[in-house]
Amino acid sequence: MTKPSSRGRPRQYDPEQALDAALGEFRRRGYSATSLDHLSEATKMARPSLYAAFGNKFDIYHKAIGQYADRSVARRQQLLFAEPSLKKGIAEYFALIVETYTPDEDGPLGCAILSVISGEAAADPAIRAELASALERTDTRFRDRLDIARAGGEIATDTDTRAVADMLAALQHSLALRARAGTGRAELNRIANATIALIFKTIAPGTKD
Amino acid sequence: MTKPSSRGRPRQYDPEQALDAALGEFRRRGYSATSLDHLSEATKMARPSLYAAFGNKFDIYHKAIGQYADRSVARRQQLLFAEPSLKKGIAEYFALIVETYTPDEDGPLGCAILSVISGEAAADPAIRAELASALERTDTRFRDRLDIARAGGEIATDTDTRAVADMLAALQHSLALRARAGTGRAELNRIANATIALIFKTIAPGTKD
DNA sequence: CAGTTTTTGTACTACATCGCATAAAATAGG
DNA sequence: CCTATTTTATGCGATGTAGTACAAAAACTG
Repeated sequence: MTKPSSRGRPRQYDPEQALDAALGEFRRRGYSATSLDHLSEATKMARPSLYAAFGNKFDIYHKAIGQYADRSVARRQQLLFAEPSLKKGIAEYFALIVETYTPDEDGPLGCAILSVISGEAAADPAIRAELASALERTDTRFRDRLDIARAGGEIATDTDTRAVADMLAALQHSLALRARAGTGRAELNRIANATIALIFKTIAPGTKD
Repeated sequence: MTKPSSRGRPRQYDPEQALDAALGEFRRRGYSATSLDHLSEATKMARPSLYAAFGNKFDIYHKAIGQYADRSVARRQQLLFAEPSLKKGIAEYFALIVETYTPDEDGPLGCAILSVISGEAAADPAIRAELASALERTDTRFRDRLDIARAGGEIATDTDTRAVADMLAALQHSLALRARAGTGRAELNRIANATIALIFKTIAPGTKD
């Protein structure tokens, strides 16, 4: 697919750029509401080229969010684990989340996965699997980070890391939904910071309960 | 629309039942993926009858979730405010939420509003308004209930009710999304209970910080 | 330069979908 | 029994959509 075959007519499109454009359409219109004509126009590729390059609509979406995951998501994850302080790491993580979910002008975007395919998840098993997979990745990410913090004594030793991870995931899900509803960056940051503050009140290491 | 005109051919459908059937289609398929033919088949009404009775697709959806709000949502709200104990009220509220979001057999449903129109909210201002309105109703509901509890001394007087309300809303958003991804009733209840427990740890009246 | 390979662009088929026009059916009133 | 009124049922036209067939175009290879 992306093999740089030296023979034949050179492709006039950049696969990565095309997938970015496709993801933009999905984020703006939603999954079902995005037609192959929309994708064709956005990528400046004719429909046959789209099929040849990526496959059908689901394949395109799948590959687009795959690339999205390899970039934005991996960057967030790295941020979360690279920062030694859990509190700082989480704060930075969610600051980046809010930035990713709220564009400057193009209108409300939300999350390219959570906000886009929720509607179709019930009917289409492949899409549901995609959504479930994204949810599980987020859960695991938070839990792993919390386990590290607990092992390092940064949070209380009796912390239920799974429950706290669920709350952090819920915050992310809520931010995605609110961004989709048009809530602005300032308000999203307020919600994120207030929630994080409350959570850390609960898991502070000194607090005996 | 629902005026019982005594003249003319009697209608063979029950408007409430038809809207219920329509909402079922939307919940299963998502908004964009649901066509008027689907709705026509589910309601057993011919398309012209659908138009005459409810209007276009958005009107049908709007009226369907209006009826849904008048029933399920109002029932949840009543439950939350009728129960004197905040903790019990919230527990019962979310137990009902989980029950509503997870069907027995028909596959994952999620929330008729949050899970269904998130995808289309970015592109369609009317749908975005619908989503924003639903979010705000939930926020206000939780905040009002928390304010009552704070006034009654049930939770700490310095509680940031807005922040706690945001967390409860986030829990609801997260449950809707997870239900949509296929998470079962037991796991959703576990998440809800664990999160509620953590939140109440934070707002307990005795806790000095 | 001729042949091969890959991409591109046009066109086509088949079908879904929306919204409405129009006639038939079913009831109440006179 | 006839008329007015309202709902139902059939069907039409225009457009959107998915997926593919086919030939032209543009590069490399020998």
